[in-house]
Amino acid sequence: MGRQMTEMLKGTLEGIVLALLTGKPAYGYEITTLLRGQGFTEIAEGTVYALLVRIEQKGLVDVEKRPSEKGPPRKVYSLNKQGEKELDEFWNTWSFLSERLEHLRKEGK
Amino acid sequence: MGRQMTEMLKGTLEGIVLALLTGKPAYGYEITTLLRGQGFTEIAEGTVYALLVRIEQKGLVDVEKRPSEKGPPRKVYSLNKQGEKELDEFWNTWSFLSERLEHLRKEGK
DNA sequence: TCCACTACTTAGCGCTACTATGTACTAGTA
DNA sequence: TACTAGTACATAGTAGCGCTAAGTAGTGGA
Repeated sequence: MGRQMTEMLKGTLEGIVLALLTGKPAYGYEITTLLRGQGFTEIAEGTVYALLVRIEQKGLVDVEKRPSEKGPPRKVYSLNKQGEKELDEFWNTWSFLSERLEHLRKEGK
Repeated sequence: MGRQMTEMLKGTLEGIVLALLTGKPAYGYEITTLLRGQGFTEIAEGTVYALLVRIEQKGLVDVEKRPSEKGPPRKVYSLNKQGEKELDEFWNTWSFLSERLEHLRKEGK
């Protein structure tokens, strides 16, 4: 992963995962796969699991353990009310930053 | 500063400062003021100076010391070739992330 | 004398992504 | 049987960056 991308993901990766979770619960391995499919090819597995532990401890998701046919049991995460609120705030923060940056990019040319 | 914004600024603040520096050299105090004017009202002074030390050590900027009528001498930073290259890469990284996020935002609604 | 503004510096902290490694279960295959 | 690959989760240690807090230094005005 590039140095820049690594730093830029700080703060945004959590929002990305919360966004992935809206409406459709998912488990860690699945989320990692989803992220890779979205172009985040170099996200480390460990990063995702650590993030999931974090958002669970913050109370942003509900967790349910379900057996898998193909390996150890899955931990399925679903966004709860507090998670939705956090996601809302994330989009607000993102919008602000995004607007400032687009403004800067135009100015600079 | 909000927790989310603090984390999101990691990686982007450097790009923002490099962008501010394109074409028009500036010194630390001035950059802090510029940022506040752009809406980043809560950026800590120390954060900016530490960032400037970093980009200088990375060789992204040239520095010139100039006397001030109103206080200690100013350290004026100007973007050099390497800084321009870094800024280019920053915009690439930003574009990727920005596109992924806008895509996610639309999908979610 | 005191305060406000200008201008820069730095030690220590918290948070987050990464690296690396490990455990555990299933199914296919040599 | 033993090995491999794929599925699935966990975690200790590291590095980078923004923040807090506190400091130094110079000018000018109340």
